[in-house]
Formats: sequence, C-alpha cells, structure tokens
Amino acid sequence: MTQQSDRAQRQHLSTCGVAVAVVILTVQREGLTVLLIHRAAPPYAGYWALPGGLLMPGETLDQAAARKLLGETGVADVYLEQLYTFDAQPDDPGPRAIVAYFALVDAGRVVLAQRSSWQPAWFPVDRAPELAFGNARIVAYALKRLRAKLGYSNVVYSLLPEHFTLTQLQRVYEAILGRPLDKRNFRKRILSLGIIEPTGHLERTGAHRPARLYRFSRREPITF
Amino acid sequence: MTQQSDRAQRQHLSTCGVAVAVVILTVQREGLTVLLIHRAAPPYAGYWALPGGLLMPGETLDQAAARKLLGETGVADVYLEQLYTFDAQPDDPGPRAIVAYFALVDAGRVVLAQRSSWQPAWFPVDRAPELAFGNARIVAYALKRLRAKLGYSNVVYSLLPEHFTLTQLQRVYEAILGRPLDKRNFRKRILSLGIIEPTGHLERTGAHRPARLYRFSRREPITF
DNA sequence: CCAAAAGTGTTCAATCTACACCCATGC
DNA sequence: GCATGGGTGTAGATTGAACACTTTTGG
Repeated sequence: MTQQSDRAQRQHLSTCGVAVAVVILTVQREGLTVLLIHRAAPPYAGYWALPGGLLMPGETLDQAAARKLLGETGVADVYLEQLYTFDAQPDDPGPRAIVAYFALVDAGRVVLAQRSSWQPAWFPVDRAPELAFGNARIVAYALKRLRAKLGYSNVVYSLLPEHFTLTQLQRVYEAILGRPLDKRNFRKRILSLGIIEPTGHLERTGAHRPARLYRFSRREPITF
Repeated sequence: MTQQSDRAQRQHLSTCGVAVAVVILTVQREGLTVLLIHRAAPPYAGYWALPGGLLMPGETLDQAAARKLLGETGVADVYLEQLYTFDAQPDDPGPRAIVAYFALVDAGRVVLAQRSSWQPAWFPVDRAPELAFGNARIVAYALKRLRAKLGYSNVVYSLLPEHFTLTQLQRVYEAILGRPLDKRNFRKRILSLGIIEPTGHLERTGAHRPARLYRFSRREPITF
C-alpha cells in the first residue's frame, strides 16, 4: 500500500467502523510462514502486524482483502477466504471490527512490496513476534481452520505450481500439519478426494525415477 | 428494540460501518422456523427482515448479537454463534458490512416482543417471504451451517427443555434436517457423541412405556 | 554401484447403514 | 384389547490406519 492511500484511509478511519486483515501464509524451507508488516507509526509503532486496513468506498470485503493481498505480495487468483470477524481491542482507535481473511500463496511467485516503509517479512507461524491489535488470535484461528480444511478441500492449490508431483503435494501437507504422513495412505486419500488429476506428463528432474505430474482440477476454492 | 434506541441507532448509522443481524431459529410443529420482523419505515418499508442493528458504543459484536436476541425474544444463555460477515447491498444506506449470527431457541420459552411496531413473527424457513437487505442469503447460510453442525456438536441444546427424551431429541434433528432418521442408529450415534447424559429419572406422561430422561452435559457451545 | 525419490497392496479395526420386533402404559 | 410410542441388536459394507519392498534414474 502506498503512503498516500494509507493517509487517505486514516482520514476515512473515523467514519468507517470496519477493517479487513489478511493472514497470508506460505510454505518455505522453514515450514509454514506468515507475512507480517512492521509498523512505523502509532498505534503500535514498532510492532509487527497483519496486512490490513479500512474498506475503501464502494469496495466489498472480499475486494478489500484481495487488494491488500495484491498490494503486499503482487499475487491474485489464489486461495482467499473469509475467516471470522473479530472485535477490535477495546482501547484501540479506529475500526470496531476486523474482518479476517486468510490466503495461501506460492512463495515462489511472491514479490514482497519492499517499496513501502512497512518492511514486510515472512515469519514461521510458531515463532512469530508479538503482534499489534491483538492479531495473534487471528493467526491462531487461521492455522486451525487451514489444518481442518486440508482434509476435505483443495485449499492448497495456490501453494503449488501449475504442475506438481504427489510427493511435492505431500511435503506441503506435512509442512502445514507439522507432522509426517504415510505416503501410500496420503496418495489414496488425495486421489479419492478428486481434487487433482494427472496431466499425463512426467517430471524428469532429479536423480530418481521420473514422477507423474498432477494438477488441481479446479484452481478456485471448493465449498462444501 | 424500542423506538428510541432505533432512532439513536439511525443517527449513529452514518458514523458506524458495521451492523449485526441474527438468524433466530426454533423448531415448532411446522418444522424449522425463523424469526422475522416487519419493517414499517424505509429502507425496505413493508418488507420482512432479520432482527439486527448497529453496534452500540463500547459493545462487542457478540454482545450486540445477544442484545438483539434478548430484545426480540427475551431469552439469553442459548446457542449463539457468529456465522459470516456479509457485504451490505451496494445501494443500501447505512453499514457497509453485516456480521451475521445464528441462534437456536426453545419456542416454548420465547415471548415475542410485541410491544414494538415491528410485529415479530415466525416463518417456516422454506416458506419465508422476500427479505430486506439481501437477508435471504444469510438465512440460507445459517441453515447450511446448522445442518453441518448437527453431526458433531451440541448445537441443539437450547432447542430443548432441561430434561428430554431421546425421541424428542430425534424429532428436533429430523425437523432441522428435513428427513426421517433411523431410531436405533440415531440413539447409538448421539450417545457415542457424549454430549448428553441420563438423568436417572423417567418421563411418565403419555399412553406408552415410561421414557428415560436425558440432559445435555454442557449447556454452552462446544467448539472443535 | 550407490544414493535418491517414485511407486505400489494388504490386513485389521472401527465405523456406518439397513433393518424388525417386543414391551409398558393409558384409555 | 388396542393404540401409542419406547426400547433394543446384528450383519454387511465402507472407511481409515499401519506397514516394506522394488524400480528407475543421475552421478
């Protein structure tokens, strides 16, 4: 987000009671990480916080969340879902309610918006610093929901490239759940879920037997 | 809600961007019914709508929802849960976002707030009139969530009196799901869920064998 | 030839589904 | 004595969990 629009939002703030916050998650070598921005100005100057801000005129909640996501990461068309609406902390100025979203992005496609003074950075979800605005409860909630959705949805489609192997997919699941999974059972369950399909091509990289490539049948959230 | 506080909220309206709406459901002879109020004044004069309104100063979202529920029905301490946050319809005045809740109440305990000009009334969920503020999507969502939660939670505790028979409980499940359930399977599943326990007493009313009475182990939402 | 990752089936336990009859009571 | 609703068990199918070895490739 630019400094201009930030200022515009601050003026808007006293007349608008609702804000969005986005829990942007990705999987890297360190495991599951969350994108945080560093606050330079009060309130909570010096703290880290979730990307977020006020609704702009004429904008829907989903659009505001997508705008925040795009502004911080440069990505669109990823898994983005409303999580829950939290009360603001009693003593915080500004909005009364925070509509939280969570998004999953492929770390490889993200270009962090270093242009702003916000210094966005990835933190492992279990080693995040203390957060502004009581945002920690939002991250905890996102994590819980994500883990629950792994079992019956295609949430992770935006954490992987267009084509991928079952082993890559399994690594993502393991990173999110924080525990190893049995290979054969994983393959059976995933295939019976019907969210992915073979491309018919093979991956021929690496010092091993070529691997069948898959893709997600639908690259959009499936709701049940 | 009184006319005074309604007027106070209308003034508050232009400075506050968030409202709550409550889908209050109960089970009656006709099946699952939803509480609606009749709008006398614009916007949507003459339409039926969900009980709702703006957040009052210093109040949390949950408190606002509970206040609305108490104001319309006189009940508290029932199942009340946040559902989802919806965008207001683009052309509607007032709040930008509607935080929807759903509540389940025992029709026997409710005293409808006939004092106001709002004429609250129960409508079968599948035969409700056209609703103001695009509220129909909220009712549909509540219904879907309620049915999903039946299988693994104690949601229905506030639809039944303190003591009840398994058959009464089954009637409630059938009314919500809209289909008959097998008696033996229902009893096995419910008992294995561990949300109810026998009281040790018997119901001796009716021209039939006395029935064992049960109660819910916890009369508060269980979160999983 | 060796390291690295891909691929593949079976057994057992637990859970879910379908299904029918006898019993205690009030009238 | 009969109508009403209460109470109970089993067999078959499905689902989920545990578990180990062979294959192909690049270096």
